[in-house]
Amino acid sequence: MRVLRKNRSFILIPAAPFHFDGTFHKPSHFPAGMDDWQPGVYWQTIRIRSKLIGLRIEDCGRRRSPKLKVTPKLKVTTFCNRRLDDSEIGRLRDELRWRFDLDADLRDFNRRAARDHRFGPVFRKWLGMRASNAYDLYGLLIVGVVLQNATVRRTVQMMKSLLEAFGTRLRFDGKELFAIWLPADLERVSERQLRAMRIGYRAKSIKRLSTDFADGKIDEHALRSMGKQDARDELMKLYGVGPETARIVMADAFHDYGAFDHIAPWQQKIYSRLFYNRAMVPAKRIRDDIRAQYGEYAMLAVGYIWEDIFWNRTTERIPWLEKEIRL
DNA sequence: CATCAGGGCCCTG
DNA sequence: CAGGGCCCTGAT
Repeated sequence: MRVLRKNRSFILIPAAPFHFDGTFHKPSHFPAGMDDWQPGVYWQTIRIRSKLIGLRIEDCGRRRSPKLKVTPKLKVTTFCNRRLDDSEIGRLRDELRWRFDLDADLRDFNRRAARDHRFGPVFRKWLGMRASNAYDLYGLLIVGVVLQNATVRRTVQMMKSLLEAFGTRLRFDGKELFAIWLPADLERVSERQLRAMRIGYRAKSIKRLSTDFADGKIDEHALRSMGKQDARDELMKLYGVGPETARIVMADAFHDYGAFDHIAPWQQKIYSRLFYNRAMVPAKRIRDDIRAQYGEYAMLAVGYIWEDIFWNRTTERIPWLEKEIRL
């Protein structure tokens, strides 16, 4: 375990409007052990070049009265025992701006959302929320793989055993969080060893993804600047990455607001209840209706509604939802 | 106890 | 393009 001392800090200004808690905390996501949150404060680990860094991100743009418009403002404090130079801080700024979509221009979406008859209140409540992802592409793909064909409990177990075996425990700012391993770190680990961590057939995907990343076959930055369809096609070529994992990456990491294509069966049940108040509606119909309603913002809009119901679930009992989530 | 279906994906035919 | 198999776990 490594204890990290406080290092440099800086300010980030997201594009307004910005919703801090909705952007940094997604109640629908499983706790992976690499980040933590409380209202107005968020912690995570990150790697910049070869340096492991702990981050605390604070909301400094809270409005004191609803009438008062305040510029959104984030204070980022780094924790790292080595010197962080200006170029590394610059890289860190760029990464955070990208991963949390801080420069998002949501004006068009917000105009449409404000006119929404049914979910207008939900969109208002979360005004300024981003679809975001704290990890690098490799990390998110690993998360995607452990999500496959597994319940939340099992996913958490798999991620935990992988992080305990290969990750690095960082202690900073009173938190203890894991940083994910490097793809090359798994070179010395056999598929057999991975299987011993009860991740099953996913071992093969993790091995192959790690090798591909370690060999530089995937350029995350190139993918980010590619057209959305091309990026999705590239992702789908990776072993172990199918329509659902690609959708997660496109929506959360690459901020493809329209990417409402694949609907997993358990999501279908929840959408059926949410949008039609029925047990089961054909996936094609859901997809067509949502696309007709929200167009190029279909995935973003669904993301708002999705997180809202999971958010409500933390304070209120939603029996039909509990049944579908299956912890 | 046994059987089976998952918060997918790959591979085969 | 449909469907079987895959690791494991919890439900029945």
